[in-house]
Amino acid sequence: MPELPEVETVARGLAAVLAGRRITAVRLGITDFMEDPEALRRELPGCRIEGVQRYGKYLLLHLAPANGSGACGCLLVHMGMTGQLVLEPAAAPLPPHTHAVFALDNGCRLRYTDVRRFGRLFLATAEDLETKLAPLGADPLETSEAEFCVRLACRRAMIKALLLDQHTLRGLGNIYADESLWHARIHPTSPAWRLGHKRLVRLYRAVRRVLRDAIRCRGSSISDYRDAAGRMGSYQQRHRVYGREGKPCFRCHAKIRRILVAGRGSYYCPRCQRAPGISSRSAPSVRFIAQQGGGYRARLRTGCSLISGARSNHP
DNA sequence: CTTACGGCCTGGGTGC
DNA sequence: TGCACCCAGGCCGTAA
Repeated sequence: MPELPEVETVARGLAAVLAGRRITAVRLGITDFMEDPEALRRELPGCRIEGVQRYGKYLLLHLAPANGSGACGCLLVHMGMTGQLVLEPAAAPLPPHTHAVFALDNGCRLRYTDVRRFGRLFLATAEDLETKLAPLGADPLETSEAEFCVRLACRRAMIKALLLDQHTLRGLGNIYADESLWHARIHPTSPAWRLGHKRLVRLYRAVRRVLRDAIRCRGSSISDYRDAAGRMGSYQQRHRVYGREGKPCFRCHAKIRRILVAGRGSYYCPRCQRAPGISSRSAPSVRFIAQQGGGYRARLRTGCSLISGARSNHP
C-alpha cells in the first residue's frame, strides 16, 4: 500500500535513472484503470522524461514532447494498494498483472504492475494537473507546526479520519496514520478540536518522525510494495501497532486493539492511547480552550483564513 | 460547508 | 477440490 514514504522512495529511485531518458514504445495490458489508454499509446512514444516528482501519493513523470514542439505533459501515477512501478532490463520476464510497459532508449523498461488495479495511470496536461492536485492538502513534511495545528484544530471530525483525508493532509494512509497516532499517544477516534495545542504539536512531530524514518527504511512492504528497483522496504519491522492486533504494546505491553474508524481497520494501544472523553484528567476539553483564552481561538481564526487563501495557489 | 457512511473497484486468503 | 465470503485502501456520491 504505497503511501507517502513508499511513493517518495519510488520517486527517488526513478529520478536518478529516468531523467533525460526517452520513451521509445508503450505496451498496455488491461486498461480499465487508465483514464485514456489511447492517449498513452499515442502521446508517450518519443517523449523525454524531464524529471520525477512525488505529490502526496501521486508520482509525476514530467515529459517533454517528442519533437520539441507541442505542450509538455505529465504522466500521473497513483499506485493504489498493490501498484508497482519498476525499472528493469528489457529482457527480464514480465510478472503477472503487468498492465503497462514503457520501453526506454537505454535498453531498460519501466513497467507498471498492479494485482488489484486500484491504481490510476493518467496522462495530464498542466490544466489537468491543477484540477487533480490543487485540492490536496499540505504535505506533512513541508508543513510548519503552526499550519499543521491550524488545519486540524478547528475540525470536529475524528483525528484518524482527518489524517487519512488527502484534502487536509496529503500522503498519509492507514499504516502511517496509525503509527503516528501511537507515537503521539492519541486515540484514533479523538475529535481533532478536542486535542488541544499540546497534543497537536505532539502529533505533528510524530507524523514527521514516522514518515522520515519510513523513508529512511525505504517504506513498508506489507504485501506487494516494491521500490523502483523491485526491492522491499523494511519499515514494517518498525511498525508499533499496524497489523499487531492482540500483540503487546511496545511501550506498556497492553494488547493492541483493532477497531473500525472511518471505515478502516485501525490499530491502537488501549492504554497508551486513551479514548476521548473517558479520562477527565487528560482530556483537553472546554477547560483547556477556556484557559487559552481568546488568543488561541483568534490565532485559529486568522490561521484558517490564511490557509483557505493559500489553498488556491498550489503548483 | 462539514461530517458520516456506504458502495465500488479486484483478487488473494481463509474456512468450510 | 471447489466455492462463498471477507477484506484491503482510496475515492466518490449521497444524505444529514
